[in-house]
Amino acid sequence: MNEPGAARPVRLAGPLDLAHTLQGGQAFRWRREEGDAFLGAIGARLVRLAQVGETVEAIGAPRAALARYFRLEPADAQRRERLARDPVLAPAIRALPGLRMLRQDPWETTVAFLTSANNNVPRIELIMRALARAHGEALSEHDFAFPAPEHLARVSETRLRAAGLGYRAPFLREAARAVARGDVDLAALRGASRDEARASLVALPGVGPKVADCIALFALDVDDAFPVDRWVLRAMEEAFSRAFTLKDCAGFARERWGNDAGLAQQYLFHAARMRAAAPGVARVKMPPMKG
DNA sequence: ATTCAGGTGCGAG
DNA sequence: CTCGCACCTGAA
Repeated sequence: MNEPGAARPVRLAGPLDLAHTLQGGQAFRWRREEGDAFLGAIGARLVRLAQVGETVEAIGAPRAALARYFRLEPADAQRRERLARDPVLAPAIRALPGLRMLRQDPWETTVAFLTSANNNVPRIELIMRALARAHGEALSEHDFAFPAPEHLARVSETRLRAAGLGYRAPFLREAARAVARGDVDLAALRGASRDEARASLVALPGVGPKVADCIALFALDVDDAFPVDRWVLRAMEEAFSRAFTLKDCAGFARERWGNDAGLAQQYLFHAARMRAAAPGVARVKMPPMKG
């Protein structure tokens, strides 16, 4: 069990906004502490992150692991600069320069978004924490590593249901078995093309096109993946004053933003959710998603 | 009580 | 291949 207080903090250059990056729909297991600090696991390490102005102080993992997780690389900064020149995205990027794409563990991300289908964020968080608590290695009294596919493959459907999976329990069990067997090699998909990643991931039960794009974007460096949910669809229709279907939405986005489409999606998603949650503003009910 | 939540699997046309 | 529908669960 590694104590995050044992090492000297690592300073991560900004702009890096922890709240919006860690709680913006990519990750589901970070716990917010008093003030602007977050506690969670990166792999088997217990990490504590503190927002210090635009930058972050991290304890519990070496710089390399943190830089990998937060994608602190030149390509990421260039991506943001390119998108900021698009008038459709400029306001959102100006308002939230510290929103970053994460490079998360592929298996944990698979489970998170398999769980996300027909579900809401608070319950996804609940389920992910329950799974880690019940089946993951303890890193502290309240923090756990996420259980490996080999481990979850041996957990009964009943116990998975007890974690709150509901009807997704058999999906998760079968997906875990498929990954443990090596039918789908998640690590090998990193950096693959979007079509290649999607084709492999969709073979997992409970993983359809939308969930596959989420896994590809949030864990596998597939930067042109453009997951389309009702929020993004609505945001795209508002931004471009036209109707989209689920199918042509992503195609349009990739034509406009190319390899930067994934980050564009994150800003569109986040901006739409912020608007919906804005206090004092009439809550706009999302229309049912057709098609 | 009904509805809804970052969709997916399934059977029918 | 497209379309419609059911689906654990709990919070509003």
